Amino acid sequence: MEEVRPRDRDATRRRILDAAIRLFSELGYDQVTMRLLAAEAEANVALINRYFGSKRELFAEVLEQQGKFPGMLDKAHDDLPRHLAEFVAERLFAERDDNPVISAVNRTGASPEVQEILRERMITAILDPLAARLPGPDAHLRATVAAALIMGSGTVHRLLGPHHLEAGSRAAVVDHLTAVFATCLGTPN
Amino acid sequence: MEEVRPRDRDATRRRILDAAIRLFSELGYDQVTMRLLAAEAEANVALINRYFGSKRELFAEVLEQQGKFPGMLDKAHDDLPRHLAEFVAERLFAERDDNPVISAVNRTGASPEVQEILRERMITAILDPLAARLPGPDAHLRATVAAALIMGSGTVHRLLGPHHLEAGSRAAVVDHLTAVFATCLGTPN
DNA sequence: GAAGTTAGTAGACGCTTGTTTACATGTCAA
DNA sequence: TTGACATGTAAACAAGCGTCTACTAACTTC
Repeated sequence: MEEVRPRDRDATRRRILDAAIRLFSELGYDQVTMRLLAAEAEANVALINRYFGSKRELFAEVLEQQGKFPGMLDKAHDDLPRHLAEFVAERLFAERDDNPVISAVNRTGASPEVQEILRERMITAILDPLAARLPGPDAHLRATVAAALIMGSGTVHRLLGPHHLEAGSRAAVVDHLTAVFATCLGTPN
Repeated sequence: MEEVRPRDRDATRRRILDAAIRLFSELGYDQVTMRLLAAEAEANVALINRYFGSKRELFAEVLEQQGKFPGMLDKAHDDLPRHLAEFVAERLFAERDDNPVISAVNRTGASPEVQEILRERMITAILDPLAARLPGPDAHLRATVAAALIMGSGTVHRLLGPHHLEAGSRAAVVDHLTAVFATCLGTPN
C-alpha cells in the first residue's frame, strides 16, 4: 500500500524548492528548519544540501527566482499610485501573505547570514524597478519612501493579522492608500 | 587587581535590564542569547532567569518599560506630520536604531513565542496613541497607514543602512515625509 | 560568634539546530 | 549479467540553545 515514488532528480529538486517557497514565505528564514522543510517536500534532509548546498543558498535561490516586484515592470500602468494601493490593500486583507520577497523580508529577523541576501533582493526587486518608473532627480528618495510603506504594511499585516481593519472598508483603504502613494511618488502621473 | 563588586540585587537586576534593552534593540529577540546577555551585563546566566523568570518575560519587560511612542502624547504638537517626519528621518540617518520598540519589532523574526508581545506593544505604544490624536471616524485606518510607514522606514534602515540616502538630502527627506504624513493623517491640522 | 537567609557561581541537562558521513537501492551502459 | 554511477536513506556529528540544580560565599539577625 506504500506509494513508491520513481527516482527523479529534477522532480525532487522541484518539490524541495516549492516547499521552500511556501515555508520561507509563511515562517521566515529562522523558523524554517531543514527537517520541517524535508517533511514538507517529502524528501530526505540530506537531499536539500545535496541539491542546494546549504539552507542559506536555498533561501537565496528562492528569493532570486521570484524576480521583480510583481506588476512593476510587466505592463506600463497609467495609474501607478492606485496600482500600488491595490497591491498593498490586497495583502493587508489577505489571509496569508503570498508574496515571497516581502513576506520573507518581514518575517526574517536580523540573522547576519541572510541579511546581505535580503538587502540585495530589496534593492533589485523593489527599489530599483520602482525608482526606474519615477521621473525627476529625487526618484530614489521617493521610491525609498514608497518601499518603506509597502514593507511596513507587511509588518502591520504580520503583527495585527488580516482582520485588523474592517473587511467592509476595503474600498476606503484603497482610496486612502492611493492618495498617500500619489503624494509619495510625486506627480500623480 | 580583580575588581570586586558588592552584592547588590537591584544593581544587578538593573545591569541585566540595561543590557537587554541595548541588545534586543540592536539584534532582535532571536539573535540575543542568554549567555551573550549575561556577558554584556557582567552577570551570571542563572541570575537572568532568577530575576526575570525567562528570556521571554525579560523581553516583555524591556518593551513594556519603554512606554508610549516617543513624543506622541507628551506635548501637543501643532504640526504632527512634521513631527513624525523628523522622527522618521532621524532614525533613517542614525548610525544605529535607538528606539527599542520599533527596532525590536523590525529585527525580531516570526518567533511565535514573542509575537503576542510585539503585537500588544505595536498597538498600545504606537497605533493607539497615534489614532487618539486623529479626528474623524477613520482615524484607525489613517493611524494604521502611518504606523506602516514608520515601521517600514525601520525596515529600510535595517536592510540598507544609514547611508542609503545621501547625507546632505536630509532636509529634502523631512519635507517629503512631511507631505506624505500630511496626506496620510488627513487634515494637515 | 553561630545560624539562617540571600546573592552569585559553575556546570550539567535535555533538546534542537545545520551539516555530514556511511550505507542501501534503483538505473543504465557495456 | 555485471559493473558504475546516480539517487535516496538513516544515523550521527558538533555546536548552540534556554533552563535548572547543586553549590559557594557573603550579609543579617539573634
